[in-house]
Amino acid sequence: MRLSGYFLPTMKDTPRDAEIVSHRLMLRAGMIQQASAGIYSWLPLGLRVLKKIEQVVREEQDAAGWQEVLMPTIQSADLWRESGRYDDYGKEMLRIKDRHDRDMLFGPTNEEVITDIFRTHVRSYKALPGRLYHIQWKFRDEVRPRFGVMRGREFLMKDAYSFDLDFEAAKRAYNRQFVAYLKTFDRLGLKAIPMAADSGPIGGDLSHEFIILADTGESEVFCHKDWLTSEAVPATVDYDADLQPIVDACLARYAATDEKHDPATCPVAEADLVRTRGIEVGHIFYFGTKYSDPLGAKVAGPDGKDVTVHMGSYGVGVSRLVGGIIEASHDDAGIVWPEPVAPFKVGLVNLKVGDAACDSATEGLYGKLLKAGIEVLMDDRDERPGAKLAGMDLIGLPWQVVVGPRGLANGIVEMKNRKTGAKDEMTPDAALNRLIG
RNA sequence: CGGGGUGUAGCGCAGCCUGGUAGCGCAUCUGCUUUGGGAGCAGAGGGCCGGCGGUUCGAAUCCGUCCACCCCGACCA
Repeated sequence: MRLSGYFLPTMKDTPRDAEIVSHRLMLRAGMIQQASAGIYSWLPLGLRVLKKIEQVVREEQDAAGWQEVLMPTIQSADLWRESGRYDDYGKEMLRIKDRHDRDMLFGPTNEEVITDIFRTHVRSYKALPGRLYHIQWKFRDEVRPRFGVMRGREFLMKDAYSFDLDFEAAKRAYNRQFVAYLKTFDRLGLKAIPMAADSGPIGGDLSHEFIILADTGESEVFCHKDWLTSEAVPATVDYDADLQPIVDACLARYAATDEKHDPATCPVAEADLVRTRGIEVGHIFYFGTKYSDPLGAKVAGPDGKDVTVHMGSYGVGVSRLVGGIIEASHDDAGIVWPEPVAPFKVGLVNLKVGDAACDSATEGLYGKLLKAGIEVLMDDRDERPGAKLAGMDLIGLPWQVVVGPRGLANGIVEMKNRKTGAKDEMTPDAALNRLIG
């Protein structure tokens, strides 16, 4: 992509309303624009990141054995009356009337709709397990939206659902998602720690929040220091095998949110305990027959008798992750994208547009990178070198290749690693090999 | 939903107390000079001063009312 023709409205100044760092950087880097409180437009750069995250989440859901569907944003109130939640949900639910004066709502979640799909089509235990997910925009009319996309009213969420004959089978589904989440967040370049969560009125211990660590996180968390250094994610997973050992090994290492942490009973010695802050990016839970019961989602069991199915739901805040990743990965100059979610892999900077040597060297690299399938953003604008370099740091692409007249006179370009700041001088071909190889 | 705050050019702000017809920096456009970390000089364009109503000869400024947005808290992916 040529920056000269790319819609990237970056800002040197920070908009007044943005307080936290990810929000500031997303605005400054031209990723989003606020439309109203807690509602944002996604501009090209931001949308690229959102799509990358979405795709990683999708691939890992597919790998874990789920199938993608797409449910509507606008739902009928009738289903919610059936589950009993229409009156319970409160003002967070955006209620709408259509032209016939029928009660509709902008879905804050999809248990009712998915259960309706399931109950309509699945009648036999032989069709189990049911494993469906979708990635769709939700709306929750938060009293107080804040933190940019991390706590917007409109947000993109992956929510998966499982339907099983009994608790044991439901737990296997739960474990699949648990492991899929470990892999998903690992691929996104994040350290996400599963922590026991409040399972609400259902009870039981099958509810975990996945929390990424960031100094600016919304809540206080405690964990064993081993979490900071070691990897808990297996390279390859056989989802049809027994996943309980993986889950158990993960949960054996202490981690708890502020609410759950009790210094009196904490099994970790003070010296080994890390106290930090975190951002919730995923939440999985088993809720038994909470929705299948009122909605009548039953299947015939092997003995011919109807069984109400056991359900679980598994959410990932896709749009929230964009902000969360920035909170966890930035510096004073701007964003530092983990490579798997970076909007482009390489920022190619022509420091002196109009200089024949610079132009031809930059264009040559650009063409070869494109041909090799590398995502590259080339700054071909006639701007000051300082503005270009600062802009590149701001948008945080993992690699910068800087082509300037000074280096070019000696046959070299500069390659900078955004994360480490390390700069290496090398020939254009060597840079190419490093990026393609 | 309680408490606090802010709405003036694309962005950041001053002006408001003490009414007299709108200003600064950045950005944008033109020209020249510059060119390795957000350049310099000269010039230009861009505003129903959040909306409505009132007071006044005259309102960005005073009064009333509505709206929007932000921050702290309680609540949540």
